[in-house]
Amino acid sequence: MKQQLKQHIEKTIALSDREFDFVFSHFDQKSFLKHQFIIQEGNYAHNDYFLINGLVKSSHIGEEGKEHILQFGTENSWVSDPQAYHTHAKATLNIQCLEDTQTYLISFQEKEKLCADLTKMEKFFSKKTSLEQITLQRRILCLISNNAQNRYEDFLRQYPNLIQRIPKTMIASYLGVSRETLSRLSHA
Amino acid sequence: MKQQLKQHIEKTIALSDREFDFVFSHFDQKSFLKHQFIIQEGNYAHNDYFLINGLVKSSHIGEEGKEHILQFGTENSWVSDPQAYHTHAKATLNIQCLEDTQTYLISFQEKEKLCADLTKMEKFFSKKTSLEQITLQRRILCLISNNAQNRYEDFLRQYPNLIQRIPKTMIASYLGVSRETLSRLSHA
DNA sequence: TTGATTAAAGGACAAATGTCACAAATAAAA
DNA sequence: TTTTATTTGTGACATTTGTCCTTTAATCAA
Repeated sequence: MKQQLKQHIEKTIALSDREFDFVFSHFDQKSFLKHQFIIQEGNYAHNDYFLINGLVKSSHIGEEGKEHILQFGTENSWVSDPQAYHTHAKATLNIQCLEDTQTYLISFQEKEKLCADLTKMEKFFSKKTSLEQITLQRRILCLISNNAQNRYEDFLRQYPNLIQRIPKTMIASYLGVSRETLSRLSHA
Repeated sequence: MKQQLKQHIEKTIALSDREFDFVFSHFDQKSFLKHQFIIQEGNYAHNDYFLINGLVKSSHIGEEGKEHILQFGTENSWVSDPQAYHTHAKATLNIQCLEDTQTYLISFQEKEKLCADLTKMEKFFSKKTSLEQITLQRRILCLISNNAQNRYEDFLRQYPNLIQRIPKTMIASYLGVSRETLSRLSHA
């Protein structure tokens, strides 16, 4: 399992076994059950979570109490509340498990230490954020240029394996349409 | 003008005059006229642009030929096609000037060199990307949780000074609604 | 298993938004 | 200035999407 994180990081930068052991010593392991919150709105959220397995949703609760889903996270992805993580503010997002989930987490402080001692890792995190940025930009483009039907088809193409694991209600919330509208789309 | 970039960077990391001169030596200056393209779809886009002044739009042309605006950039902001910049692929975005615009630009290669020689700058760019990530996430949340009226009000709150400088057609394109719909919102 | 909760589909109607057309106002160019 | 584009507003109507409601199916816990 430790190897899973190593392999993940090595997609971006090369690491000797010794170096990885050093990197790994900055992480903690933590497991969560289905329905459990990893991050909860209003609390501090100083950690960035690497998902070993499982499935989570990251969402925000709007004024009228509606949930809006920003992201689904699954094996080998990272989740956090970036605002809370980087600015040390209280979380405005909720990250909750849809399945039992195991994680490696690193606190902001430990990450700073790690990057100071091993510059490569600064590069790793920087690259990771850049890729996330590209993903978010793609999502914005999809939201402003496509209707519900096309957004759903785009979702199917991007995450074909998640459809079975996530209730339609949540996919609708991710796409920014009502559950009923999603239910009426042609399921080609 | 050189000081403007220094002050901008110093909001994130401290730099001696000597260090900044070194940083600055990795940048080039380039000016553009209104209507001119900084980045054009299909071309390579190896540079990241810091805007000294002026106004630009970053957009994508959809299948049916419609323009969808991802971002407006003005003094002290950065613009690029992140995908093209980081993956060395051809640009899928257009960045075009709405006003005469002066920039400092840094190529991907020069940025890599700079970060290798002055680790602080890796931290600077990393922080910059993180803040951009937070902004994009906020935008997504706005798009999936608000109707046209509220998205427009949100835009007014976030960019009160841009409204006079940007035609409504483009604001509509940024918000993901038709020009006519935007025109009919209550302009409270 | 049984009962309770949750998820999904679909009808009926209202509200929001898009499209097309045209006219007025404004800005840019000659 | 005059001429030409561009921008903006608005009406009429079609389409999309949201809301409320009921029913059925599926899932989960005791």
